[in-house]
Amino acid sequence: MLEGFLFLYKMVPDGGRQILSFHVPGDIPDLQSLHLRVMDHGLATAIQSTVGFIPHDALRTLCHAHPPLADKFWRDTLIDAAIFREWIVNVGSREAPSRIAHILCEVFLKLQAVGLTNGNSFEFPITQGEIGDATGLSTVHVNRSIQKLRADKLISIEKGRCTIWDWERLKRAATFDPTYLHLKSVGDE
Amino acid sequence: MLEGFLFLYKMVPDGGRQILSFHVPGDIPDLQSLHLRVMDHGLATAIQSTVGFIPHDALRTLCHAHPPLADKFWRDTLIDAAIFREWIVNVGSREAPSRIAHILCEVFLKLQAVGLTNGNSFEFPITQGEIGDATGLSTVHVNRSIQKLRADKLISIEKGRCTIWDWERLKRAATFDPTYLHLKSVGDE
DNA sequence: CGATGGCTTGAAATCTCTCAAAGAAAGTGG
DNA sequence: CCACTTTCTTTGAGAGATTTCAAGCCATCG
Repeated sequence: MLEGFLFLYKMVPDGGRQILSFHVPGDIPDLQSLHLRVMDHGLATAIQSTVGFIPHDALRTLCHAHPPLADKFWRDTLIDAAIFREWIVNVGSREAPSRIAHILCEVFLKLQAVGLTNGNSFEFPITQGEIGDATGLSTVHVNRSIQKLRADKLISIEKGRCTIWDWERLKRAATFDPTYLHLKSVGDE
Repeated sequence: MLEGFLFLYKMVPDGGRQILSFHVPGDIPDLQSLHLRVMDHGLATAIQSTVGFIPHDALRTLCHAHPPLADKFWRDTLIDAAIFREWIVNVGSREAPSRIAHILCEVFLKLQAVGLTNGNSFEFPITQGEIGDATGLSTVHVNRSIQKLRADKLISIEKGRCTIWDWERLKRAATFDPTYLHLKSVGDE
């Protein structure tokens, strides 16, 4: 993925949609299906985005030829899995405002890691309905929870851009621990 | 993992515990941390279990020497990730009885795949409190939801054993689609 | 300018949780 | 094998969180 904003999702038979992860430039979300026959989820763009395609066969051949490179890609999929795990915690164990705050913390750090933040603000072109699909909340409740975060002077969201006014308190409100993002990976194997 | 019943979990600062996945004999849950420096979750036994240990270094060396084997292990971690994704859907988008039903469907198929079911019943040594931690529900509500599933003649749970009385209706109640388990993998690469 | 999609608000209905207590089952030590 | 302790299951009832329904507002786009 080169540019824009993507997300993975699954439809639920009852008509709902569950968003499973957000992706920013530098991510390779499709790696999750490299060794699986069928894709069990969908991948959508939140805004106009630019992506590159690498045929699975070519990538598998490349990995066979260069095992250390394979490890790097493998590691990438393991980090995605760690993020999925944290999302289980998010929708399973946090109350509404914390769930939203947690997602904002995560997206902020992911964007910061690729230099796409602007000080304490970043592009966040996600509608409240989509936040609801990501957090397992109704749009109405998302709206009220965001108002709460705004009233607490933690963040503001307007015109597809989110600004973080108090990072420390936002982290605390989200019970956010960045360990699961495994970001300090420069030089890691 | 050779014998017993394991689960992955994460503690939440507020004192709660979120269970992230259940594991049965044949699984290799620790593969998730093969290429990560720090383990961001815990692994616990639900009952007395037998496990084997393979040093990460040895496994990485083995994978470098045999890329097709590495693919198999990699695939295993991707399936775990697919299960994590389905769990996000479970806690995020299903109502209480469906969440529990969904977990029962999953465990049943995983056990069946390794020949550990007995007809339509299987060992399920998980307390209602643990089911609550896995589904993001309180113990009390788990209890009432199980009673509902029982009253509907879908399942029964007693003495650490679960019996499925109506698989089709249970699947429907859980909106369970086994695709994400990627079980028909015999011979798959 | 009308139409669309997203945001906001109010109020009632529903789900789920917490608290509190009692009954049932399982494990421990004598 | 029994008494005791602990853990697990079950029940009731009130409190709290979240959803649904319904409507109005606002910005954007053709």
